[in-house]
Amino acid sequence: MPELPEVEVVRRGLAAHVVGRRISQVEVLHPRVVRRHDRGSADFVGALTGLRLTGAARRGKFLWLGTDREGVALAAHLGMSGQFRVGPPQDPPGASRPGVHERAATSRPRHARARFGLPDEDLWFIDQRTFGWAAVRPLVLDPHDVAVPDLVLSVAPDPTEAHFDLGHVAEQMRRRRTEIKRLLLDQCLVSGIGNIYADEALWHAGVHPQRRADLLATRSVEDVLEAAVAVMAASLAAGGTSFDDLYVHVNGSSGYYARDLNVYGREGLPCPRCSADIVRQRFTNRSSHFCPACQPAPGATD
DNA sequence: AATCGACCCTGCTCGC
DNA sequence: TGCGAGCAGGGTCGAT
Repeated sequence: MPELPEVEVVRRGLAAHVVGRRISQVEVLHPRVVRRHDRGSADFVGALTGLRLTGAARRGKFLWLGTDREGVALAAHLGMSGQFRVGPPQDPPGASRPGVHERAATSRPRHARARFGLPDEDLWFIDQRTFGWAAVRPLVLDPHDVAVPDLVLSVAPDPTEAHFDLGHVAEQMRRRRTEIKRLLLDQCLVSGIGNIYADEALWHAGVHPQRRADLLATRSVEDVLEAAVAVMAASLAAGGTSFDDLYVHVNGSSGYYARDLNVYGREGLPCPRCSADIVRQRFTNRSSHFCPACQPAPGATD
């Protein structure tokens, strides 16, 4: 669900609402949420209780909160439907929006998977589809000497990072004999891009999602990456993309970028550039959206 | 090593 | 009204 801009909105929310606070209580409400924590729910609770949160960081779609215990972070990924929400302890988030986030009889938000008790409010991890997770992980130095959770070592820098090298990423992509869209979604090459922004970037650059990267000009691959950077920056400026209440800011508000999408979710509607009908095509259990006129399919010659 | 499909979940919408 | 199929913004794993 959330891609880089949406996760960055969440990171900023966490920085504003929970950094500086001490965790007084931790409750794991669904065992699956801690599956990337090495030693189970009880250890997760024990490892976090009493720690003070010192910072909120992000690489691509991976989030982490630094702690006052040297070299230890609370790492998290939102998966397809994860949310962090803050609210008063006795009045969980969603309580004031009946019908949107129904409260269970136990007075916690629907799909709540973990609760972190802070001095003046609760931080909830809410996740309908349970693809998201939270884990206490050691911080290690990456090749650029940035401290990241060990699980994030395999994740490439995202375009908002100082050492992100677009030309280098383009060169790596051009060495791969696979579809450009698949590479855009490969978090080991460049992180933060998901299905929405991949489709939007390819449309902006006029490149068909099934074109093989090794058969594209370096310039075309760079065009696609530059478009991805621009689209995500524009989305972030608009507060992120949101179609529904599955993606929201830590305070429950949502972004407005959906109105600016050109192809994603617009099957059968006219291409904003040439008016041809937008096509949706199955792509590894997902969909690709593109304009068949602006983004010509790879032909027999390429 | 690189590539690709299957799989992990819940809930909603659509067509029959 | 009921029910199955298909779909959803994610990553990971194993087989080739």
